[in-house]
Amino acid sequence: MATIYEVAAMAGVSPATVSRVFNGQRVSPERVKAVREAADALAFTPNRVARTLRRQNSEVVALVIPDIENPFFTALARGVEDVAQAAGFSVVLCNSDGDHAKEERYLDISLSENMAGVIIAAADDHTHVRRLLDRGRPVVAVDRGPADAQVDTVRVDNRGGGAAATRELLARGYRRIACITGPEHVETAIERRAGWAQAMAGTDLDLDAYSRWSDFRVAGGRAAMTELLELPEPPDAVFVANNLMSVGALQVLVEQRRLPPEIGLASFGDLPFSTFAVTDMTVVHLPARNLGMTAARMLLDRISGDTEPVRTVVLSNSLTSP
Amino acid sequence: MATIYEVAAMAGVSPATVSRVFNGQRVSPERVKAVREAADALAFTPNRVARTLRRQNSEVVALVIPDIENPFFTALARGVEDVAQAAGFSVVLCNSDGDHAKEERYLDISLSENMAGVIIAAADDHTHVRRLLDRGRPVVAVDRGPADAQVDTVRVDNRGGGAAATRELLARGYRRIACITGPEHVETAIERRAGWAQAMAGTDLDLDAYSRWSDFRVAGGRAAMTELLELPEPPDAVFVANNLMSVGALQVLVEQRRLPPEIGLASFGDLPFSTFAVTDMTVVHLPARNLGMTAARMLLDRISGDTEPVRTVVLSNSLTSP
DNA sequence: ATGAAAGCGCTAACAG
DNA sequence: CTGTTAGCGCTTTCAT
Repeated sequence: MATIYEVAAMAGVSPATVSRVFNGQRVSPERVKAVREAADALAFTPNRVARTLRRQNSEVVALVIPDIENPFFTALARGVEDVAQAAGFSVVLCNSDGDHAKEERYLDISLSENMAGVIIAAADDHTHVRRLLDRGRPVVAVDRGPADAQVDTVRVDNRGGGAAATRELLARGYRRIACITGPEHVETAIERRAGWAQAMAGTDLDLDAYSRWSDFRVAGGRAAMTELLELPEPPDAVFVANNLMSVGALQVLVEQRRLPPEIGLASFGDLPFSTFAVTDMTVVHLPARNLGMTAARMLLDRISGDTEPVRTVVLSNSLTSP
Repeated sequence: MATIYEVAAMAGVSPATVSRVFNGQRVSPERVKAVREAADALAFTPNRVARTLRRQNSEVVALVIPDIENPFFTALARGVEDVAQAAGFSVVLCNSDGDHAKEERYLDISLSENMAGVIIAAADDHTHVRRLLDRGRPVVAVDRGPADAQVDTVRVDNRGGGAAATRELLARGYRRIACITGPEHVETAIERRAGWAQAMAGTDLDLDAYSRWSDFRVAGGRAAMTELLELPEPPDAVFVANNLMSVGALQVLVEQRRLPPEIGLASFGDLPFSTFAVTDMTVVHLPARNLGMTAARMLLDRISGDTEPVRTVVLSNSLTSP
């Protein structure tokens, strides 16, 4: 790996001039030419590690997500990537797997690698981003906000969406509407369930008996759906709080030949890669990619010195129903 | 951000001792204690940038994939991650989007960030990994091998799988078996198609008329399937060379109400997140996660100094059929 | 516009 | 076992 010293020697200039050429500062045309030629000849690539050490910040942002195998998060990641790339930033994607320890490890790394900022969909509401903020590293929470801190946030209306989907099931005549939601300490799981509970408040359904905390994954959706169908008085419909659990729930309904509309189904989030359109299904569509793009823009603003007060952006989600 | 100098001052030792404590070298118990206490008090985190600059290599590996929204690659990524994490390495995931320029940019970054190594599913067979290898950075190709270089590779038997799936369709009585494959310069697309062609060689089908080069994505599968069904003599079956295009093809078959077995379907790769099991479908199952784990192990071996000759590992894939 | 020189924070000889 | 010291490669004053 050639260094700026070698390039400088070959071009007959000082290292500082080489640095200036590569950073777009004023250098006389003939020297620029000499430097570029020498750099090409030596296949010189600036060493980003040295640059980062010197400048105290890199042009890399971290995106921490809880489940890289969930298409919702990969679409969100695409949104982040597209915006960041266009601004000359690279994105490193970190999969926390919903695990606190892994998440913390990645946050540590983002600090000790001097990354420019972090976009995080927190593993749960115990996530601490204070350490980053205190050291002046911009952080944007996306999809879910960590409870602990005042931090820029981009999310959808979870409670409203959950309530709307549930009301739609009610309007279609279902009465014993169950709820399958995510982990107990995840904001989206709590809020979406709260929306369901709010919509069901007028009825006499035993909310605890007809709701399940699960894991936002296919297997969890399967298990919860199976359990609910085994109740003495099974639900006649179910509100499922994310895309993957809806896949699991639907698998069970297919296997038991109790497809919608026999059992009503409302999903918070689109079914990924669906082939057979489930006609009698209510869906809250989420702007996954747009969440990512918006979060990235906010982060880039902060990185370039924006010091406005903390803000929360709530993107709207649309509902479709048969 | 505290530095080792501040920790050293507070603990009453030299910076070297602090470094030694954090790198597990021999230091007397009392000094270890003093250093740890000072470090805690100052919330000291070692600066990885400085460490990397000094050591000339980091404990980060890059994983470059062509489509982060394809569940096959995210499963592969999980495999890489699990193995790498266990060995104390972090993985940064880079999405090349099948785009040469982006891919090259990430490879440059991996070099200039002094990353320990790279695992790459190449955008296409023009990808150059020589530059990395020449500079002593280990590289492992996964899923697809760049044509240019002698490089460790982990893949499946694409041609064999394609041939087996096609033969299975033949055995089930289909005759005009079409093929939908990926981009023309991608090894997996070429080889899977070659397997199909090999199996069809004994028949009198016009192979060019009944095959389509596409893009390994849902939309491409849809378009190709639609086109094929509009032929004067439409195929009675189709071999689809990846999971996402199979989703697209199946969507078209569902919409046109010509589901298997009316039109035979064989897919190279499982349908992601399927709810309705397509009963009359032939599937070549791929060990996505295992590909990632194997590639990661090979890379870690190389990083720790393994200098054996270049090797290729071919993982087996299994076929299921009604 | 250009060069000299001082670090960014850490690690690895080398001495002791 | 411990401290001193010289860089890793780059950027950025400060002079010129």
